[in-house]
Amino acid sequence: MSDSLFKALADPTRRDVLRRLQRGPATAGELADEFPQAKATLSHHFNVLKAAGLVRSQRKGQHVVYSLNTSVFEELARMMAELFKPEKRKR
Amino acid sequence: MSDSLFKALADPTRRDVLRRLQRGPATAGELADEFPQAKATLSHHFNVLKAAGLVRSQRKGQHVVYSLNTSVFEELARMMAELFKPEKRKR
DNA sequence: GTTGTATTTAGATAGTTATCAAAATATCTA
DNA sequence: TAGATATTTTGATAACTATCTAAATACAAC
Repeated sequence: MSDSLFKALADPTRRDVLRRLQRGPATAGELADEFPQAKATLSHHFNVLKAAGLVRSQRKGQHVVYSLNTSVFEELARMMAELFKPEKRKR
Repeated sequence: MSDSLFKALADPTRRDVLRRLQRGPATAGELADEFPQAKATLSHHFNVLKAAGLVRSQRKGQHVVYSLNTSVFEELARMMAELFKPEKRKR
């Protein structure tokens, strides 16, 4: 669970998407137009961000609107805090 | 710069190494013994963590002692804060 | 200097990831 | 239903990453 979160944050394009979404929700197409990659590539990134719980999507007619999952702030804070506490976790 | 940081955190073994180092500094060998992977593999991970500024290393005779770079806490906090502020960055 | 221990580097490989173009799916409008 | 637009999925590929073994380097003790 934390793994998908960290992995999602590891790509600079995905971090840019998150920053963009701070300005407000946007459709897949609007988002994709702001990046040099193909739409299909962005769609892939959206999936990764969604799987990590960082964004939400909602279909609105022909469009799919993406928005930040705001509860992720707390989640991330918790994650970071745990990362820098002595190990509990076993793998 | 932030990229190497996020990339470094993306691997679960490296996150475990960081958690282990919270208990205190350890030599490369001591650390490697706590993980199932080969020593060479751990050495690689140490390099990634060092490049990201997350750990420091110091040779002590035959041993190399690794320790957390404590200033990374603030760094990380700043990074996270910036990640969740509207874009400034251009790529 | 040689031997032994600790660590890193080099070379190879399998698995993963980012990417694209093309095909498929979804929805709207006429 | 057909055509247009928006988005995702598929299939392929190149780049990257984690991993290993073996070789190389660093240091200490003899």
